[in-house]
Amino acid sequence: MANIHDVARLASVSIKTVSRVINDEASVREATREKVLRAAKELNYLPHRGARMMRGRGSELVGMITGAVSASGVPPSASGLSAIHIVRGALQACRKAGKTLMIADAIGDWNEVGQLLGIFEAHSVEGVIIASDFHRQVVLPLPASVPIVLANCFDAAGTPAVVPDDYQGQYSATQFLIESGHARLGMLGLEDGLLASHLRRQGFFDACREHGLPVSMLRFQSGYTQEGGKTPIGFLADALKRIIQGDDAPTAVMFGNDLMALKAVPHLKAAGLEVPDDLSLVGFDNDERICETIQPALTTVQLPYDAIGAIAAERLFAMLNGEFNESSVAKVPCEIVRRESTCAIGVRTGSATSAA
Amino acid sequence: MANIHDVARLASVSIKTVSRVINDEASVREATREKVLRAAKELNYLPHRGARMMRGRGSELVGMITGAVSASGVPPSASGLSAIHIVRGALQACRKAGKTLMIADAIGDWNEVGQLLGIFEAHSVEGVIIASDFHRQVVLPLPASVPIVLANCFDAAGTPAVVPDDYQGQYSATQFLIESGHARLGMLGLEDGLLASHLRRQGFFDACREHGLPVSMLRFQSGYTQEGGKTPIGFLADALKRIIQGDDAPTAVMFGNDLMALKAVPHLKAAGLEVPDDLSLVGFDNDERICETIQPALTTVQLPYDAIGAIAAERLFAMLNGEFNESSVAKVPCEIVRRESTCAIGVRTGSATSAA
DNA sequence: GAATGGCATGAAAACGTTGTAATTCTCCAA
DNA sequence: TTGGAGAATTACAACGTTTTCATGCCATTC
Repeated sequence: MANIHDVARLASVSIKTVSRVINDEASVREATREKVLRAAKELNYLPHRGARMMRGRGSELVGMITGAVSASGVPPSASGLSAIHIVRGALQACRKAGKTLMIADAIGDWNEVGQLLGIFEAHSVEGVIIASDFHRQVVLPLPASVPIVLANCFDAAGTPAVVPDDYQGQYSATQFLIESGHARLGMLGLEDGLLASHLRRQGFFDACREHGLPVSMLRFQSGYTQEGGKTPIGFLADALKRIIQGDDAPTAVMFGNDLMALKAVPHLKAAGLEVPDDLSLVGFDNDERICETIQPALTTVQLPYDAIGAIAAERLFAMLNGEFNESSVAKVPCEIVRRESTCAIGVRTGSATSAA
Repeated sequence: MANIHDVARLASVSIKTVSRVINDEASVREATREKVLRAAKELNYLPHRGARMMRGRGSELVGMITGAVSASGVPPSASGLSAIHIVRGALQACRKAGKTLMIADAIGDWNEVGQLLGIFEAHSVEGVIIASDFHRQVVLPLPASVPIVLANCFDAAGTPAVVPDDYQGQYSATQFLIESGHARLGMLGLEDGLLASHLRRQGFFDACREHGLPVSMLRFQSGYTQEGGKTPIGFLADALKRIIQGDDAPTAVMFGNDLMALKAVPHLKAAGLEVPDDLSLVGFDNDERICETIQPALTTVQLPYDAIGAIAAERLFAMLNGEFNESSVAKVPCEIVRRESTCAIGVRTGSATSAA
């Protein structure tokens, strides 16, 4: 392949002038510019990335580490699905910015992160996005010598991070139900110990309080646990029963994820409850395959994984440009995806199809 | 970051000796070797890729293009899920081989592929893996100047490719059922037009014939279609009805994917059929969340996406080493994941839990 | 004991680019 | 005509590695 010297020779200029033209630097006469461009085109010249990297110029390369989940803290069932959306979002932002994404997977071992950072560094990446499979706090293997942005996780050291606003998501869902006339709400949350679990419960409670619903009327169950990867159907059934039985049974129930809602439906049917006429249902995650499978289709809260990936990348670029150096955590709001499993209180849909 | 000079200084040797040790060349005394390695480790030394590339060495970079789905041909519902597994498989193989993976997404536009190849090329990738979201034939934008391996797709030009063996997958599933004593089988396949659909039907029919089951006894329905992304429940219900009604109703039914099985279960229940005692069920895809949600848990056929990614990468490496240059299509077998939705004929499990 | 050869090591060049600083060119004002 | 300022251009060093070739050392051979 042709190199810069060949181009310079053909254009009868110095290599530096060629470099100037290629890099769009100032102080090149238009005639010279064209001469060089013509020569470059004729020789099919492409700057050698290796040589460029050596001079410390931007490599246009961004690294991304996925699957960095430490042993402590069980990932939710949707593990892996989040990663692909975060990657896609980042990919799109990279594309816009003319960057290329290098990717590596830590395969669940947080200790790998340090090594992967080294590899990326050797490739002269401009920065690295570290994505977690679920919302959590992490500890980085310090010190990193490249700019880092955390996606779907954050640390205590103030590394720039982008996370979903689980609190707001549940708050909004609750508010949506309350504004639809529901005054008795139930919630079957994720297992305790997860950060998302905590934040969402808080969002649920706060929304109730701030809308004048006494917390004593709430039915909140959590601790939905996975045992060895298997789903303990019995546990879910029991928790659900506690939520929906009694005189002042809720008119709407929210779930920790869509899958829980899917599993709950047969139990609700068995209890003689019509959705949404007797009971409105709200899921979490917006897993379309599941939401559309449930009859009637499940209203849910969407975790903004694509946006998290995109914003993390954009934030990294901003840092690289020195535009944005605050070490803060950006919270990306969750949106509510309305389908047919919710209705306003007092309104009978009459469209409930019992077949699922 | 430390460079080779730092290591040489710390180890009190010349940079050339360091280079020899790092590159595992001959003629280095063991004592010297260790001295250098210790110094390298202490300084956390990693050879600078740019500098290496400049000396003509391989870049250790592999490119991967995902989401390259042309407008013609609707992707199956599980779109995207395949990509992440293929990427993971490739990632793992790359890790083993000391390569780093660069990734780009064509966002459903096959025309993007040419441009992305150009970007990768500028980064001096050694080769590129092009992955499709589903099993299909493609046409590459020729000519590519880097070695290419296709994953989950293939072309007419004989580009090396790695695809799932849909035929064998369905054949094996059918054989498994027949060997369990089932003599009347039904199948609700994917929509017509998809390559996978065709291959699986062939596998189903062939297995039946070769095991002496008359094709006339078969109940095969296909054409399960998505309309604007929504699932036509009615269509599935009708097709299912055609399969399971009548005197010689099948004792086992296979589905085009796990989701179809999930949707079918309520209908089967409504028809008074117990799974697996009255009817064995086999899905496709091994989407664990869905398979474990169905009660009893769904036996299914697993598409070997991880293996496809890994084998595609390994094949690329082999090509780079000049070891393996046949332009052939490698078929990766599908495995059957046995759960509780299947049983041998004449055996009553008595464990059917009707709550799902 | 000197010549030979093989092994271990080192010095310096080379790769293709960009940064720095120096040089030349251009044009206008004195 | 001559400065002189600023734009355009150039020469050369530097980046971190590998490659080539040279050298020192030791054991073997004559």
